[in-house]
Amino acid sequence: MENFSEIKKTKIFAEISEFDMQALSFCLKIKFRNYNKNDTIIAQGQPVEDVVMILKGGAKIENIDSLGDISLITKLKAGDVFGIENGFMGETTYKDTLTATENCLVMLMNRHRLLTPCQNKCKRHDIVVRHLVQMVIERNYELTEKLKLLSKKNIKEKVLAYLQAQSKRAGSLYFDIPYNKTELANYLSVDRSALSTTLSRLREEGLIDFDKKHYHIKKG
Amino acid sequence: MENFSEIKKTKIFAEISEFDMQALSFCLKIKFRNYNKNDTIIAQGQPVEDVVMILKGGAKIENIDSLGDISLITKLKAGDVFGIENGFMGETTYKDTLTATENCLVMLMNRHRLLTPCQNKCKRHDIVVRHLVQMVIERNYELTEKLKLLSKKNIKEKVLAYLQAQSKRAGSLYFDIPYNKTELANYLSVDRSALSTTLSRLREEGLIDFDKKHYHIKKG
DNA sequence: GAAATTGTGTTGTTTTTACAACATTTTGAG
DNA sequence: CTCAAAATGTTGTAAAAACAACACAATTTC
Repeated sequence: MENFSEIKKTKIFAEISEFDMQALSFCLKIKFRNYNKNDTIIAQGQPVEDVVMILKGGAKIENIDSLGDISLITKLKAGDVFGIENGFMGETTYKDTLTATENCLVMLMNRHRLLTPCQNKCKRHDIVVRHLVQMVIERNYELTEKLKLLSKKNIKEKVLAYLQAQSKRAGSLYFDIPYNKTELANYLSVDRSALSTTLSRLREEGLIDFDKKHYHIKKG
Repeated sequence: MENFSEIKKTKIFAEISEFDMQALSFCLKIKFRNYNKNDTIIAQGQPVEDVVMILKGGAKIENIDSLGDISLITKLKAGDVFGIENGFMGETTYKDTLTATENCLVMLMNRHRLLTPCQNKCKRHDIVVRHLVQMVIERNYELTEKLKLLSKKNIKEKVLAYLQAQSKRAGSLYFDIPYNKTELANYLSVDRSALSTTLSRLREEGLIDFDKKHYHIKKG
């Protein structure tokens, strides 16, 4: 089957057989698309048709507000999905924009087919839905984490909280983050140069060290 | 059955019969608790045992960070739930605090029972889970909304975005919000007096009007 | 209904942030 | 490898927000 090797690599479909995937493909009206770097995969405001899963490459979710300000919601890598909330809620249009950050291959699953119980007794259908629900819950957790960051009083606390969370996730005081400085500023909703100043001061104070996307938290 | 009249009023259990509720009560190890205003219902850090549903009265979710700063996550009313994410994720402890904002009656549903498929062929079990999933998705949406608010560059934009969202939700330019000024400042993570000044200026400019928790957005 | 507590608006001061402009470094495409 | 584009760090300035202190209003409690 087309792209099956990539599909197998994702957490959701890791244990599916090619035969089952055939059935599922039909059942969920699965489609594949290739995009080049910087291509818009989903544009904000577009009618919701599918839930999108990244199979290969990477993408970013952004939101453009009524004033035209763009904010970086998060980055997605292979195995991540976009539009579950939109797909599961009764929403008619996508509320965010999905853009390829590198050449990528994506898989589209029909939202209506996901919602309605499968008539073909396709067992896998339920499993996919269950996995997607799990992803919504995880996403919920991430959103809550980010909310706590943005609730911090100043840039210093935001950055430290972010780095501590990343450090904890990596299980080490040495870790990489997925954002460069410009993107990090955007992600934390702060001015880039102010972030740069804050990072420099934190390094000066001996609290952290960093190079490119690599960071190190120094303990007291 | 104990408290059945209150249970019937919630969206999730609106159509359940007393007989089914009996079965479900056993199945989910349902317990009831009464709390007085300002009582702590769930303390942050406590081991996760149950998903909590407010049956009567109201409560607030707060988070206390490592610096001791308290931030108001949201307010809950009858029918709302607390701890779904915690219950569904593999988390061992609650990450937020739940406090009664008025005298209230709550219902506790055992997290393990929610997660494991019901052996008693209790049909309702699935329906409850499905409803809870729906609530997670809605919560997800709310979190995303709040994230967009907190991403705004200044207090004025935060307030206006918040009020517009509330107005939209109410379907009117005249509407009530659940927060007083102090709470709103906390919810938006801004200084109370700064918020007060901003609101006054917005009224001065003729953009909005307000009294207590009642607001009015003026067009053009 | 009186007293105590909590909420609100205002003001002035201090701190933090955004903004703008620039030199330098890094990245990436061809 | 070369050149253009993007990212980064720094600085000074202007704007915004936090903070603190206060008087007064509203609410709660007994």
